[in-house]
Amino acid sequence: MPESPADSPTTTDGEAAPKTAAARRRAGRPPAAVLDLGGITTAALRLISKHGYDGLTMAALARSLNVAPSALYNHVESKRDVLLLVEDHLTALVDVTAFAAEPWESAVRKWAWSYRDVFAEHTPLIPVIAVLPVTDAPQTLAMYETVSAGFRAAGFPEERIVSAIVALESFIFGSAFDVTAPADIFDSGSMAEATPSFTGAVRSLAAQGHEKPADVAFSLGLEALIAGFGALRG
Amino acid sequence: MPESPADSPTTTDGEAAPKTAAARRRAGRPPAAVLDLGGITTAALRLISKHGYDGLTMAALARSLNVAPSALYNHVESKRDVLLLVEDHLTALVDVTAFAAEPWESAVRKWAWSYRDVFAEHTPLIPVIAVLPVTDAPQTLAMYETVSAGFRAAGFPEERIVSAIVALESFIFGSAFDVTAPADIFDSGSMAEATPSFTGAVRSLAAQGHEKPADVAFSLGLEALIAGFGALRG
DNA sequence: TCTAAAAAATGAACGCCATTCATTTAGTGG
DNA sequence: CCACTAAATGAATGGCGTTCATTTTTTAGA
Repeated sequence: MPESPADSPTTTDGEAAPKTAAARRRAGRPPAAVLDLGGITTAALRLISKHGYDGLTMAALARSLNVAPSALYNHVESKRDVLLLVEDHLTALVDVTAFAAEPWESAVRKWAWSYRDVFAEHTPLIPVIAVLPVTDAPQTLAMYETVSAGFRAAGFPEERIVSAIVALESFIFGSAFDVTAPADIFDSGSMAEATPSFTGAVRSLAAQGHEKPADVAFSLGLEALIAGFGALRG
Repeated sequence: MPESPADSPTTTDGEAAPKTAAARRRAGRPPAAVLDLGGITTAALRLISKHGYDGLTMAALARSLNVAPSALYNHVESKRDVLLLVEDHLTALVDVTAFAAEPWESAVRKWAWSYRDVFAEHTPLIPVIAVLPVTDAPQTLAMYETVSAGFRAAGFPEERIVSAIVALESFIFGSAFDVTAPADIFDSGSMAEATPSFTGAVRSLAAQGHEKPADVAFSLGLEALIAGFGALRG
């Protein structure tokens, strides 16, 4: 599993075996493989897409791999490790290709929408990502490298690049939660008369709207951030 | 959950119902009271501040109230209800006073900083809030009313008020997670040579900085949003 | 080819969790 | 004083992540 470099890809992205130090403690002897990190990752993703994050339990994950729950702990230190594997896989799905080919504004725009769309379906991961050192998430680090290189090439002052990316990311993560909110989340119900200003604003938005409210808000905020940050470029 | 939504003292003030003495909500009915929503809320908050959200279990909450765990379920339908009580209490701590006395820009600025600071200590609530209909959170609704009235008074076009608030809130929630991140979160470790652009940007920020990185990013993003949204005002 | 060692898998625990339920306790209006 | 009812109880339930002693499987090296 983590040992052999010629390990079979197994994961859909075929990306380098994530290695993740967990089981790599000793330079030891010979591994035998029925279960590996790639297989665990794809099984976890299948479980999540079929039964949601509530359906992702160590027992269910083991069952889907025809294995006893305790067997997972030979490859992973905790359930959090499984979430990290999933997170790393998902980050690789975020589209950063525009930074190589398009002007800064549209590159940021495409990246941000893609990033939000990927994690809107995986909001339970967001609290995990937020506290995750980049060292433990190679794909995330790779994304940061591409994005920061794009900012640099666009004339961004170096000492503000990280802050701008962090601000955008914060907005993206917060907006990902919005996507999952129920449609009637702003229905003030019996309190409507007590909140005339807000109720009117909600009605006015609904009257306008064919677009999804979460998309309108995301667009509005994103364009403001792009415009504001764009002014910093040298 | 007990009965009327418009019931007694409970939250907002956060003050504490004398749980020992006469705590009666309605005249006429026959309850005997040892436990009430206000007491549960303050006990939950005390538990959280002392042992974090991991320490907030129904058993621990009951113990801190000298009561059996099952007794809580006479007042609350689930643990989620407890989190909602806490959330409602916290939202009342967000400072919206500036909307009554200051120009729009500085009012938004003060509100946003206050909002972020309150929930930075309570990030486990954010996934709950995001899906919470405002009907179930009177204090949150009250905050929205004050803020949207402030936007309206500042000449904001009505149909964009909700979207602007949602965008700001998304940024605020995302930024609240950042505050809790470890200081070395961006240390690329052994991958440093592979990520020159990002590593350089991180170093450059660190060289600059005495301020906390999360605060710098929050300020940068917030000012961009305020500037961008300010331009929408009539 | 044989052997020895270790990784991988097993199955039975453990402790903790939120929640349920039949029952008892204690106040109050009639 | 009784009947009614909300509140509190204590025992039980099922699920969770995780641990551990044990057995199976695999293969590196003698």
